[in-house]
Amino acid sequence: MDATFRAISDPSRRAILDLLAEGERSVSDLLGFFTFSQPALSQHLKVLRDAGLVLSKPVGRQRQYALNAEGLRSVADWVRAYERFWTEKLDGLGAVLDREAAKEREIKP
Amino acid sequence: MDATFRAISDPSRRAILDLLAEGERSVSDLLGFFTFSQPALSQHLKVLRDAGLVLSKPVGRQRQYALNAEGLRSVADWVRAYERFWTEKLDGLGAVLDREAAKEREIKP
DNA sequence: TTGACGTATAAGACGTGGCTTATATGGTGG
DNA sequence: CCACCATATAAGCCACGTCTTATACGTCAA
Repeated sequence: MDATFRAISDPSRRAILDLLAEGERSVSDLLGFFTFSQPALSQHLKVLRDAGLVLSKPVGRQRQYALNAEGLRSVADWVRAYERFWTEKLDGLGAVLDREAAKEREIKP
Repeated sequence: MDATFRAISDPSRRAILDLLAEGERSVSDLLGFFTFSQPALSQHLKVLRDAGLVLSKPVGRQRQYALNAEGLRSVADWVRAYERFWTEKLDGLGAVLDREAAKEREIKP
């Protein structure tokens, strides 16, 4: 989960995911959308691979990348806990909330 | 939007938001949940303030912090574009997708 | 008024992230 | 076979992020 949030913190990596949401692409294809260098792109792709957000496979001397949207469930699940605030009036800001959102008292990083 | 994604990339900051989702808290109250120093917490809170994810107000010599969940809409909106993949079979990975997700061809970081 | 409290800010240390150029490695086609 | 292509990896640089200790500043209570 941490790896996922870190992966999507970068705007270029979010853009890569957006592109792959339209369909598989090769590295050189993806490179056409950015101005940074090819190795920079490879590094971004590695972060996304390691976070489980993309899948890659060799196709000849190219490499195809595909989105693994399952990896984004943890993000959606986390942010879903905040949706209730958007449907209620914001004067509930100080209100004591549903126990579903209860967390452990001690958070150890 | 970038500031928001960067703010939530850190697990401690996500934990702060989770705590504030239950209700307003003072800085010293929040500090009780973490092992890092008070100035570290102040820095995290500043990141969250600057990203518009929390609101603060002085209450005597204390400072109350409250969640501003509106700031998380951009995250939810972004990840919502990926929900369609979870309801479909993953054999659609290579499929050409809805034009709603279309982006500009050139992405300038 | 003064000392204590609560918290923001300053400054420093150091690890990390994101970029670069260079190079290694595997695949292709003439 | 060899030159070219595509991309991953290596190594370096430097800005930034996150921590720390020290201190400044505003508020409170005796």
